[in-house]
Amino acid sequence: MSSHLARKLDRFARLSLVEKEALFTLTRRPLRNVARGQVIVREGEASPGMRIFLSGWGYRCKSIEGGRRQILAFLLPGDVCDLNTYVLSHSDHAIVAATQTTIVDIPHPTVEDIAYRHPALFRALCWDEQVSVSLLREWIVNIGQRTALERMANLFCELFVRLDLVGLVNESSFAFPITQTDLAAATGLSTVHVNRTLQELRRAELVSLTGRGLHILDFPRLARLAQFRPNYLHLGYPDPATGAPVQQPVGPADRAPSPLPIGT
Amino acid sequence: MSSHLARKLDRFARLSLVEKEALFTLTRRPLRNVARGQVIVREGEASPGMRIFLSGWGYRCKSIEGGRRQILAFLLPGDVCDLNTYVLSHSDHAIVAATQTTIVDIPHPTVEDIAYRHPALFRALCWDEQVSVSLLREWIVNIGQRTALERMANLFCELFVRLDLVGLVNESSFAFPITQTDLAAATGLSTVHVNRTLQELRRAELVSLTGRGLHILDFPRLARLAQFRPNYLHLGYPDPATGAPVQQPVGPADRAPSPLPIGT
DNA sequence: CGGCTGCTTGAACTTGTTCAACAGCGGTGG
DNA sequence: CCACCGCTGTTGAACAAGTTCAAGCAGCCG
Repeated sequence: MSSHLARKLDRFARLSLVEKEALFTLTRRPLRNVARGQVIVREGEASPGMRIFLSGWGYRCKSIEGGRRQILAFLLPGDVCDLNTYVLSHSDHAIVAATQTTIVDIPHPTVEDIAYRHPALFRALCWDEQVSVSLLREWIVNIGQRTALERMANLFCELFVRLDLVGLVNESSFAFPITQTDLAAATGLSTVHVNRTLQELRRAELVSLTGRGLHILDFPRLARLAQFRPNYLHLGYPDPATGAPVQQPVGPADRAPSPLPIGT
Repeated sequence: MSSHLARKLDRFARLSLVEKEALFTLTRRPLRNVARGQVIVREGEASPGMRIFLSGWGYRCKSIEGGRRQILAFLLPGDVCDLNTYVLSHSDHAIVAATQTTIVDIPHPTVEDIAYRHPALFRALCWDEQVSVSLLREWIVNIGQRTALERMANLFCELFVRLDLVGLVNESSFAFPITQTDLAAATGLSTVHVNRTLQELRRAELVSLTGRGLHILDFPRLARLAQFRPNYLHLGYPDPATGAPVQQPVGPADRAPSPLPIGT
C-alpha cells in the first residue's frame, strides 16, 4: 500500500475516500523491487514516468569527473518522484536505491488521468513535488553556508521530520540505512570528516547512531545547533524562529497542527 | 517585449504565431520596475503568482542566522519564475533584484488561462521551470564537489550559455552586474577568496572581468577547467562528454543545433 | 577461513577563512 | 569645489576547517 504517501498527502489536503481509493489503486499495478545499489533511473536516460517509493530509501545523484559524486536528495517511503519531468526528455541525474526498495512506476497517461479525474489528489501530488524542490534549495544552503557539524545535524533533523510525516519514527528513532560514504556524498564532506563529525554529535549526546538505526536524543538541542527551521518543508504550521506566517492547511484543520517539539 | 523569453522558448518548441502573440500580450500588462537591492518576493511571503524577468538580473536567496546568506540561482532576462508555486502558500526564499529590473507579474488565473488556451506555450513554460530545477541540482554539485576555481568557472559557463540563449551575448562578452560579495554568496566562498579566484582566472587568460562586463576569452578551455557539461540545461543537443542521447527538439530542427563551441 | 565492505584513527597537508587595513570611485552635502 | 562617506575591490598574514594518505579493525557473508 502507499499508506505512507496517503498519510503525508492527507496532512496537506484532507483526501476524500474516492481520492484515497484512487491513490490506493495506483499501487495495484506491478511493483518493482530494486536491490541495494541498483540504478533506478540512469543519468541521461529518458524518465519513463513518475514513481512512488513504497519502501526502502533511494537517492538522487550526479557524478562528475574524477570519481566525485554528489547526492542531491534522499528519497523516502511515500515520496513521489518526477511527477513533472515529462517535459524534459532526458534525466540529468541518476536515481539509485540506497537499500532494497519497492517502487511503483506510473506512466504519463495514468498521471494525466489522475490530473483529469482527481484534481485535488493531483494538486496534493504537485505539493509534494514542490516541496522536493524546496528541499533542493535548503540542501544548497546547507552545503554552501553551514559547518560540517551544522550540516550533519540539519540533515538528521530533515530526515527526522520527513520520516515522522510518513509514520516511520518511533520514539525519536528510525531505521537509518545510509553508509558514511553516502553521507559524505550528500554533505559534500570527506568520509573521514563525516566520521569525526558523527562522533562529535554522539559525544554531545544529541544522537545515537548504531548499526542501522538513528536515535535522536535531544531534538530541540539538535535543531538549535543545526539552525533547523522546518518552514521549507511547507507543513502548514508556524515557524517558531521567525514567528512567520502560518500556512493554512487546505482541509479542515481538526488535528493538532504540530506533533513536533520544534524550536524550544 | 518578452523577446528574450520568446527566443528561448522558440528554441525548445517552435512557437506558433498565435502563441507568440499570446506571450507578447502578457507583457502588455503593467510592468514593474524594481530598484537594485529591492526585494521582489520576501521570504515567508505568499507568492502572488508567476513573474517574467524582462530586463535586469535578480537572484533567489535564503538567509540564515549569523548574517550568512546563500544565493540559489541567478534570474536573467527572459526567465520565468514561480510558475508552479501556487500550491505552496508561502515562499521559503526571497527573490531580490541584483540590478535595476523590469518584471511582469502574472496572476494565477491568467496562468490557468494560458494553460487552457495555449497548451503548447504552457508546456514550453513548464520546460523552462523544470530547467530551473535542473539548475538547482547542478548548483548543489558545484558547491558540494568542486574547488573554488572550478566553481567560479562553472558559474561563468552557465551564465554564458543562458545569456546566449536569450541573445544577450555579444562576441563572447556580456554585461555582468554582480558584485564579488554576491558571487561569494552564490558560490559559498568568502569574498576574499572570490577575489583571488577571479585573479587566477584572469591570470590564466580565461576571462576578462572589468567594470561591469565579462568577456570569455577562451570558452573551450574555461569549460574544460570547469568540467562544464551543458546537458543539465536541456537544450536539445548531444552532450559531447558522454556522447549521451540527443534530446529531440519538439519542433522542426531547421536551425543549427548548437551555436556554441562546446567540449573542444 | 578469507575477503569484502564499512568504520575508525593518526598525522601531514591544503584549501579556504578571518581579520585588518587600504585604495578607488561615485555620490552627496556643505 | 572639495570633504566626506559608503560601497566595492584588493592585499597580507595568521589561522582554522576540512582533506588526503595510510593503516588497522570489526562485522558479515560465502
